[in-house]
Amino acid sequence: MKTVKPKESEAAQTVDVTDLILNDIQTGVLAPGSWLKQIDLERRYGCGRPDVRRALDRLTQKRIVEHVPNRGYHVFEPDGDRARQVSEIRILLETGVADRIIDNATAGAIAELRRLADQFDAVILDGTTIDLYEANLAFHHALLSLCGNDELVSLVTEIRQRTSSAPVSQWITRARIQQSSLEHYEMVDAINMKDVEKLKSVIVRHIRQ
Amino acid sequence: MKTVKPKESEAAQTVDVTDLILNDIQTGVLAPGSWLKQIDLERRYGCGRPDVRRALDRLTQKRIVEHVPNRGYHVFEPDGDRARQVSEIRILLETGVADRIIDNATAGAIAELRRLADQFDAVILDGTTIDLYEANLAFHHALLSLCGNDELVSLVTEIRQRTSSAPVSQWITRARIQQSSLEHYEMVDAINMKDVEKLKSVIVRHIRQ
DNA sequence: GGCGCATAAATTGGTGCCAATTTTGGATAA
DNA sequence: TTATCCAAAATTGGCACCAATTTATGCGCC
Repeated sequence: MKTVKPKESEAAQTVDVTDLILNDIQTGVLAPGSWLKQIDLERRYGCGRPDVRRALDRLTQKRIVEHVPNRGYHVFEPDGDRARQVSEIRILLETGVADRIIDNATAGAIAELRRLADQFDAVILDGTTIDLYEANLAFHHALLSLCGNDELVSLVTEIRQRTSSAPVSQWITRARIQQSSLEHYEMVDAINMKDVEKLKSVIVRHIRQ
Repeated sequence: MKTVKPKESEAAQTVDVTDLILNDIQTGVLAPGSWLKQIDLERRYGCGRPDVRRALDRLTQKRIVEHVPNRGYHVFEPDGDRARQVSEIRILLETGVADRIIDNATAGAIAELRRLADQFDAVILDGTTIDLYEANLAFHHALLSLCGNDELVSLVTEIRQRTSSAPVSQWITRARIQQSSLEHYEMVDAINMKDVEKLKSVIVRHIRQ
């Protein structure tokens, strides 16, 4: 293992170690099932022991890693049932605020959504898996933010992190990715036409994949 | 401040310090806005410094306390807007699974719910605020568990903790408590009659208070 | 008498060290 | 050759100490 950010070893740590580890888990760098040794993380992210412990504890609380006393922490194996349950939760929440999203969508907001949809579409061709992941996140975050319920937005953001630990296994085919992109545009169109039911159905399709 | 559980100072710590602090916050023992000094918590709960730090960090993640660098941790002030947003989330989730609750409700499950509703009703007369809080939690947990989505149950349990930090301010009047109890029975009846819409409307009323 | 400043107390937050437990490696015996 | 047991290395997890920052106290000055 090599240090990820050697240049920032001295700089003021503006970004939490937790997010760094989380990112590496979700991009597959730290494989599901693998053990996270404190020494390794310490060296890899150039931080102290307490930082590593705090990060591992936080990830345990988020149920992204599992803690076995006196053994250590290891990345959770992807659980199909759990992923489906989280999807159901997302469907309930996101379709539940579909009407409010449409109500609050100004022309500017719609334009911004279309821009983000374009951005996602652009990185399909030349972009890493991480780029795709981030662009997708950005679109959905902007979409959901229109509902006006900040708590709901942060909640969905949080539970999304719980299951997409293996994006590779989810987005295996390029066809699926392009389908996702199309659905993004469908959502924007539905909002533009103020068609609540249409928006809901697209959201359900999109989350269920 | 005195030690809460002196008898268990030597025993194997089966319950997390985090839950102890959380309980004291939600029952109003640790008032909103008050500063949580590490040395006090350490003595009060009879645990070491690392335990206190972990607990405070976890509560910060749950956004129940706020952390000010180099100043300490203090209990979040109750936020009306946020409470309303969390209520909206609960409404979306709990009404969203109302049909599944009814589908999965066996005769035994209904009997159990009625027993828990009775229990809540019983502690209205002779019971502390904590007893009420716990009985209410037990009923709603049992009710929600019928939906079959464990993730959703734990999620709702989690977000409930975020806002009910001042139960005193919520359940000021005894009339309101008795109204809650009545609504519990209404829910059980609606489940018994397999009336989804009735159940949904009661849930909405119950959460919105 | 009230305000400002310097000093002292208190609290947080980090670092390092050491005990407890587990895993690994190897030697011995069946 | 394979299974078992013992010892050594490695890892986790807690404890105690110390630096940095903030808050309280008291003195002097206006």
